[in-house]
Amino acid sequence: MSDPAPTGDDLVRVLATLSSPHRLRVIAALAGGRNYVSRLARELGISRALLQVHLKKLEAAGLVSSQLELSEEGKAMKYYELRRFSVHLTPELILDAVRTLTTEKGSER
Amino acid sequence: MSDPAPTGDDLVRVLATLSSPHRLRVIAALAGGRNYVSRLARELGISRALLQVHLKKLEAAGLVSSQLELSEEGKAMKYYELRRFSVHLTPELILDAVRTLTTEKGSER
DNA sequence: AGTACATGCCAATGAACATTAGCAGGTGCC
DNA sequence: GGCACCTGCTAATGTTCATTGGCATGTACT
Repeated sequence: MSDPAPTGDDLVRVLATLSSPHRLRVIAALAGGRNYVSRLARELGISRALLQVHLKKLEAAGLVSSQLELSEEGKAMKYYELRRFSVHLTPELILDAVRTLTTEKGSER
Repeated sequence: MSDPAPTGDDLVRVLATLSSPHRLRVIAALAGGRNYVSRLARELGISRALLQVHLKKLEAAGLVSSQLELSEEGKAMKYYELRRFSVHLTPELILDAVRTLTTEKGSER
């Protein structure tokens, strides 16, 4: 049922990751096909450093995947690709997720 | 289609609100029926002040509703109730949401 | 050598957040 | 009056987060 959010902690991570306008735009941009960092940054009009941070979080949440490729000219290109996901957010899902929540004080926020 | 998240900004708010273990627990607790603040705080084992903050956010996101009632003894009781919601989180939804995003610098995070 | 493009990382800033403790108000009951 | 409930607010704390700018790496082309 829940693709990228099996455990409660994972659900929290996915939701936290998606609750950012920047990251939503990144996903929207990647929906049109894979792309590499520098170009994506130019298209989105944000700095490369900033984009990298967001991409890392998206990848950590399992929403995108990356592959480092060597272009024909030998340049290192890091391509990011959208990963298909589907989460049906309802009270029932949450009821389930809460059971597998790590009650660590650290990850409250 | 999207119940509590028509615009992109609303989607962001809902997701941000749900990306908190505390708030997920609150929702889970309210799934069992309406409850008032002090009692809910006791059941969840958190302070009343903290719970109030989270309840306000949940209400701002449209995920719960509240009604102030006078008990028979005249005590003021604030009851919170879970609001039914359903968001199907997919790349397509995000693609749509991004179009109605307010690009304000302030609400980035 | 200099320019243009790609990657990665880190230190510093400011802003936003989570949480606590304390204060105020109100009612009813012993 | 004093205790036990209920509500609401705020100031202060520590802790994360977002964002920028800079620096270092590499390749290829002129």
